Amino acid sequence: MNVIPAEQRTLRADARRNRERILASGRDLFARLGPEAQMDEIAAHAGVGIGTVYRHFPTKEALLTEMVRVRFQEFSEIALSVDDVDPREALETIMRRSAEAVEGDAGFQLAMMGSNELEWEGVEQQKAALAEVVGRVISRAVAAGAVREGFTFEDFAMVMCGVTATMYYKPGSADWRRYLELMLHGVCAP
Amino acid sequence: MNVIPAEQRTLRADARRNRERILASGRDLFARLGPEAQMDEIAAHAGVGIGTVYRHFPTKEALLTEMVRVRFQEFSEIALSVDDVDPREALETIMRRSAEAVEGDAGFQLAMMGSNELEWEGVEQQKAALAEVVGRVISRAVAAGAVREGFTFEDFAMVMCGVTATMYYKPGSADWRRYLELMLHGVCAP
DNA sequence: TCATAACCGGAATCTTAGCTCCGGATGCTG
DNA sequence: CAGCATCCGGAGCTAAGATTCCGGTTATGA
Repeated sequence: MNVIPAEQRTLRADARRNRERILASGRDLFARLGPEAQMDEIAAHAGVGIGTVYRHFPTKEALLTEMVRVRFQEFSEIALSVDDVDPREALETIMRRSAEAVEGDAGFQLAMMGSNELEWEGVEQQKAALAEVVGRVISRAVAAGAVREGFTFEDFAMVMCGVTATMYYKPGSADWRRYLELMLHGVCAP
Repeated sequence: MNVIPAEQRTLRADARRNRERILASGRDLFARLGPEAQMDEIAAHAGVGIGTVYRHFPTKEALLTEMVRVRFQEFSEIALSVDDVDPREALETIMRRSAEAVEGDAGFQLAMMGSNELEWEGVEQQKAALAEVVGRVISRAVAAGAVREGFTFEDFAMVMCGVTATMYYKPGSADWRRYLELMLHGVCAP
């Protein structure tokens, strides 16, 4: 009985195909419904049986985690891509583009807000990496006097949490943009 | 078979007592755990049987709704109490005191964020009343040039949503205060 | 004090969703 | 193309939590 759905051992062609389909289906439904998305639906939408889903991902949480991890990576990449431009602008870009990246992905929105509804274990690492990169940008911005004294990564997280909450609880609306502007105005130095 | 737990028909003494207990217990547990709070617990904590809970409130939602409604009322009262002071200060007070009123009440926090997780039907009315009162204060503030041009009740709601989200997802932390300051700074006119 | 309508408690029921299991199908290797 | 390890499907198991049901209890008014 082999339980390891690991990447290392070469999967049989059909298995690999199914794995991809499940991931895609999961991404889609999870984004649309958040954690409410049910395993049956994900399986059906992927065109496979439930058993197949569970062979590739031992629990629902594992599936969600896998997808959230990828998202966080995108996040870090955004932050990295502006690591060397004008700090004020960099911060703005990070916030704006991050928000856009999250738009329409209810599942990730919850993860973003730090929802303890799920364990998300394994995502912590990604988060730390993000904190690292963004933290650097923030320090630079503060040092340059571009944002309020004492602004921290924690604050950044709260702001994004607020923006995300707005998206999550008002799906389809673009109101979060106005909100973000408000925040950016609040963040910048007097 | 009489199903109506109405206020009009005089309840038997013990019935009224139980109803109060259930409400109190619900308030407590709902505040602590949010909608996760289970009917068994609420019954037990109130010292009555589950059946009794269901006799007074036909569904869990009905119980939650009842309590959320009361909370919203408090909210409106806060807003009313500052309806005539300096608009800038009034708005600040509303935000600050509202936030404080919500602190520690996870259930209401969700309702506040506009969570569609529950139907909250019957609360809409309270919400409208709140919008009315707060809207007036906002108009005055805008007219007086105390806050940014174009600031609306919608924006106010988003800000509170953000503050609330911070509380909800970081229970016990007082970080939301710093966040609120940030917001107030962002809201005020340049 | 009695009769009785109004209540009460909580075991049992119903429902939903995650997860397991195993007979059968299928890609790979020689 | 045979043999087999790997993989697949989806009925059914299980847990959790909301809600119902009904035999027993209690307040109330005469």
